[in-house]
Amino acid sequence: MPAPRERILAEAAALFARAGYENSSMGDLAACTGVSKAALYHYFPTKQAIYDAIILDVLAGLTESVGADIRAHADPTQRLRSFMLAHARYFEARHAAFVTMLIGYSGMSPNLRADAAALRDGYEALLRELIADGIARGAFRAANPATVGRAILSMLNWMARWYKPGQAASAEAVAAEYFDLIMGGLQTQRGPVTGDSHGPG
Amino acid sequence: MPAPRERILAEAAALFARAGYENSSMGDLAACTGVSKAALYHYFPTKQAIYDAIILDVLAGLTESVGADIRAHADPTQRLRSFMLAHARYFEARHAAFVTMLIGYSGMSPNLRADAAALRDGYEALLRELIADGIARGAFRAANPATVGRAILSMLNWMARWYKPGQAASAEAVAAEYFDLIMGGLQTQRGPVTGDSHGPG
DNA sequence: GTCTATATGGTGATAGAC
DNA sequence: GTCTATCACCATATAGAC
Repeated sequence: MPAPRERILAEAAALFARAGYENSSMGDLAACTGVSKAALYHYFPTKQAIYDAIILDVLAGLTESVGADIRAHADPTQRLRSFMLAHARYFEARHAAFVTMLIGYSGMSPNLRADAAALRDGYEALLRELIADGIARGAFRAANPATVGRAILSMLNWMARWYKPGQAASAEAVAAEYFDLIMGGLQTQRGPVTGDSHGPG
Repeated sequence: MPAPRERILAEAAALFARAGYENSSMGDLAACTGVSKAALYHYFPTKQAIYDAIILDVLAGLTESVGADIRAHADPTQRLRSFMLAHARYFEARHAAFVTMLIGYSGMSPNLRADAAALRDGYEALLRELIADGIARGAFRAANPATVGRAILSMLNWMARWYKPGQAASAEAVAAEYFDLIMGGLQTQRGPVTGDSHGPG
């Protein structure tokens, strides 16, 4: 283990994901990594800095990883499917860091909050543009790209609350189910379903 | 204000929602409610007990409120729409408690965790049965009720992360958009879209 | 019932030897 | 670079007067 800094980050992500940021003390982290508490402060100035590093890294990796995947497709439907499946794969691969980002949240350092927000916004914009493009090209029916994008990210992100790695169905398989649902819809007949028609009675 | 206990719970929910459970001290809560720190301990034995009371109350209220709403409809489509809109209305009405439950999570007392889990499971079962019934009666197309239910609750619950009360679109309006999306789907043509067809090129 | 004052323990962070 | 030992602080919770 030649890179203590990386090991600390990995152990911290696992610890934060398990117990939450506030319930994880530097003493706990020292015990997990097998070094002394003071040694942690040699690599990171504060506990908050460890958290910040985890979040920024996982956010940047997500954008890069998913972005590379969707660029491999031209068809909007395949691009959306790639987005959702790549997101789920990345979530499962970096589960602890992902959970730390979405659940064990405590707030980032004020001076880094803007960086994280920019990464998040860029990622969501990527999805919205994909959807808007699909609508413009006739692959998707008319809809509000912001709403659709939020709905999709909601389903994917909420997995952090219930999905445990190593489950029977992989995260990618769950995302594929969600994709089928979002594309096909629930209704059996076409036509508006919003209406307040109180049935044929 | 004749009911200090209720006031404490309301202020605590607002505080926890704003700052998170761990970052809210009993001193902060005392300042918010205008009573002394020791007075809080007269009404609740521990800080954890305050949190527990908020969560159990909002969960029970959700099940009751949404349950009453869907019983007013017989048509599966209308029942599903009622479920989603009632959930969103309840979320907006009890915003602070809802956010505390879904975001500022710290874990409940071990002896009450089972109670909360039972309430959650019962609520999710309500939705799954509604969906399964709709499929059986031909109102919804064949799908996995567990997956569909999770997708719907994901969209609704994730609103706690981004929706701020008093926004232009009400929570109920957002839920109505989600309903339209989940019912109608995104695709413009019917047929399987899962396939790995790489387009006409 | 509500206050002032305090006990007690654990936290993030530091000092300084090796 | 890594350790042992320790600081200063603030949290929850309690005691006991009024």
